[in-house]
Amino acid sequence: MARPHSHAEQSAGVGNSAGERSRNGRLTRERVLAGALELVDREGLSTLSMRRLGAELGVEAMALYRYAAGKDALLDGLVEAVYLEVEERLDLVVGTATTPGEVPWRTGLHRIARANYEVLLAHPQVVPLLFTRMMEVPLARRPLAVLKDHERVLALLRQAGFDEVGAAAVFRAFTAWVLGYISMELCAMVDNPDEPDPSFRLGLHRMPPQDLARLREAAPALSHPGGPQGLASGLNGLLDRYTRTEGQR
Amino acid sequence: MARPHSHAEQSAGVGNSAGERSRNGRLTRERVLAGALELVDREGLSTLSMRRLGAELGVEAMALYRYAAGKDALLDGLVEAVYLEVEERLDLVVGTATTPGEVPWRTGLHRIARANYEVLLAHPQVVPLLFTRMMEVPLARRPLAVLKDHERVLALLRQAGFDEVGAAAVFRAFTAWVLGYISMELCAMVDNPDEPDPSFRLGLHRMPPQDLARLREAAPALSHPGGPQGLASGLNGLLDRYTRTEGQR
DNA sequence: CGGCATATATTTACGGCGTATATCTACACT
DNA sequence: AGTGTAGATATACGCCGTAAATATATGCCG
Repeated sequence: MARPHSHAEQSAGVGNSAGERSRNGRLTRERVLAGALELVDREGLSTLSMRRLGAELGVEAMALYRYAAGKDALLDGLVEAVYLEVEERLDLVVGTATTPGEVPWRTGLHRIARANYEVLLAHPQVVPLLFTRMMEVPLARRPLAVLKDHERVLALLRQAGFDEVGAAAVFRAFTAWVLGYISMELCAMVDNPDEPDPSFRLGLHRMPPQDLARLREAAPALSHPGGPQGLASGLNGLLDRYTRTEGQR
Repeated sequence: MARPHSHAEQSAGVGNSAGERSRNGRLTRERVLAGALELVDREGLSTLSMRRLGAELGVEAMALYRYAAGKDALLDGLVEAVYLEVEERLDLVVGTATTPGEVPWRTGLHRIARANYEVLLAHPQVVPLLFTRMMEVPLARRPLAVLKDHERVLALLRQAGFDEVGAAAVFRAFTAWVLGYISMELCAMVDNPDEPDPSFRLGLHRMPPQDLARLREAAPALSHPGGPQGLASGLNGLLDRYTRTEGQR
């Protein structure tokens, strides 16, 4: 166990916000990504800069370039970190019980959707990144954890009997729904959180006068999240459509 | 017509890409937003900067601040410009035939979804912005054109008999689906466009070896868009679910 | 132990960014 | 003709991403 020439990063106490590195020894890709994720969760995507993250880790900005080729790669790393959490959570539920055969395919899809939901709601600031990077980075260059997430979905669909084309169609619908739904859950509704009166809290007095009657009255209801059952419900609706006759009308 | 005191700095030739302003006289919010949208469509969101847009319009960067309070406001303006196109396209279809009573509500929703689809596919670079700004800007502070889009959807739902809460639920599902579906349509698949062989064009050789068998085989099918009928089909699936018993199971 | 190759981190520098502030310019109105 | 004002510019500041050169620490071999 005790390695001889241990430069063994025994993390000991640490705890201060800037300059944790000198304490713990060397930098690591994991440490960089974890630091980035923590910073983004705490202070928002826009505060993530190479310099700032460096400071957070007790390091100069340029030191980060050994662990991420550039800022874009760092962002992809963030996405990867989040999807690794998804994977972790899936394993946690019941072994790898999303793998085909162990469980009905729709149940598997629901579990994956739910894992995505929970993890992404825990990292709301990262969600816009998914869309940005999804449009910028071709499928084959996406982080491995993302591809594995896709693979799980497709495996379930093939096991359910869909052919390549059918599976691709359901996959697109599944992903669109899950990401879209999560985005809606995270969409900003409250204007002034401290205001007791609901209308003022939502800032409805700012909305241009007429023409928006329906929106005004629906706003309070809109500000309540749909929760996991909303996710599951819509998913069922979508899956029903692809299941019944396999064709659309 | 001929205005007496024309300070119309006619700088002769003009017509070049930078410096169109002097030709047309003063700057305008519309001109600023149109220029921004054109720049973003042509060269991507990341090339939009105050300085660059200024140059595009033949103006110093700071001149833009009279028409947009800052860069964030400029981005919101972009979103607004796009939703104005949506509105325009809706009016074009049949008067304002998405207004309740003139048409069955589901048809109205399909028309709205379709208009969003067509306009956003025409401005793919703007789509990530929708998510970014949606999470940053509270409902009541969003551009008017966006709110009007929401209003149209809600009006149809209320006309269909949904109460506030039910309408809100369907609204969320509708919006999640439409935006999610559009995002999936725009998601980057091709790695090397010039490659004739499909696998290489998709860059599948870059994907980590095993564990991704299903994804590999589905990739070609995934790279084909679902088209408007995929949008409509999923929307029907979702709406069915909220229509049948009004409750979810 | 000393010396060196290599991996890791820092320093310095450059051009571009958003924007606060002060200034200039040219019209509109008296 | 003089002047107030809206529209556009000039200048400046601090932050950004990152290329390149430099310094420092580490592991290996004699």
